[in-house]
Amino acid sequence: MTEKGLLLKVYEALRAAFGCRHWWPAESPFEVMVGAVLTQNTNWANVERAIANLKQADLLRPAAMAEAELTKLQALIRPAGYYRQKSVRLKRLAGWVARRCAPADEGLKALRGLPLDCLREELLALKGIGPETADSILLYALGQPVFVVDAYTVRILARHQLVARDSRYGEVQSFFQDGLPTDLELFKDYHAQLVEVGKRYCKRRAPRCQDCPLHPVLGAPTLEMELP
DNA sequence: TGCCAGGCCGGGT
DNA sequence: ACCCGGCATGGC
Repeated sequence: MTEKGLLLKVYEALRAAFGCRHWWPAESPFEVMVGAVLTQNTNWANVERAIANLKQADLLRPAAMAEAELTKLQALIRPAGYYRQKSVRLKRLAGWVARRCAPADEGLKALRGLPLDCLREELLALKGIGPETADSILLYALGQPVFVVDAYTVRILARHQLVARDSRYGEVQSFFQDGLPTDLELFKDYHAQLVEVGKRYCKRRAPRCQDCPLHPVLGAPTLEMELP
């Protein structure tokens, strides 16, 4: 068990280096949800094109997306890749939201009121929504305090030997949730900071992460811990 | 030019 | 219960 303050010290170092990340970049909670699906194993720049297309077509609303023609949806989100799978996933998610929220409920208040466990279970029951996508939606769209774990998170922690390389999602999530105060804004920005570290210093093949702001806190990774 | 990106599912061991 | 191939586009 890591001592209580380490994860906070890590956060302070990242925050000092990068500033507040202001995540998730979106104009509405539903746009966050859509982005969460579109960004599955996909570069965010490609996701932005797809979202712009959806916005242009006025399909960035739950009911409209749920009823949209599948082939039309596919054409619009094509730049985000995996477009055949993602079109189906988006329609399922949009249908779920549309069933729960009135069209005028743009803040998705009807969903925000429900308990976390219930929401997470229902999201995970939708095919195409796994743990990371569900938690991104819970945290950034619905304001629930869950810690989001992604590939960068595991890679960064594994390279510093804070978790095993083959850890399960829940283990890494507990590592953060047990080592931090339960704080919505902290969870939001912490994950965003980790993604920033990942993009800059912790790519899959990157043999080393020089100048990474984590090193003063955690020490530099050694050669043994490099590759995935 | 291949490798990579803010995963997830289904089939085979 | 794990392991692996498939899914697809665009940037460097």
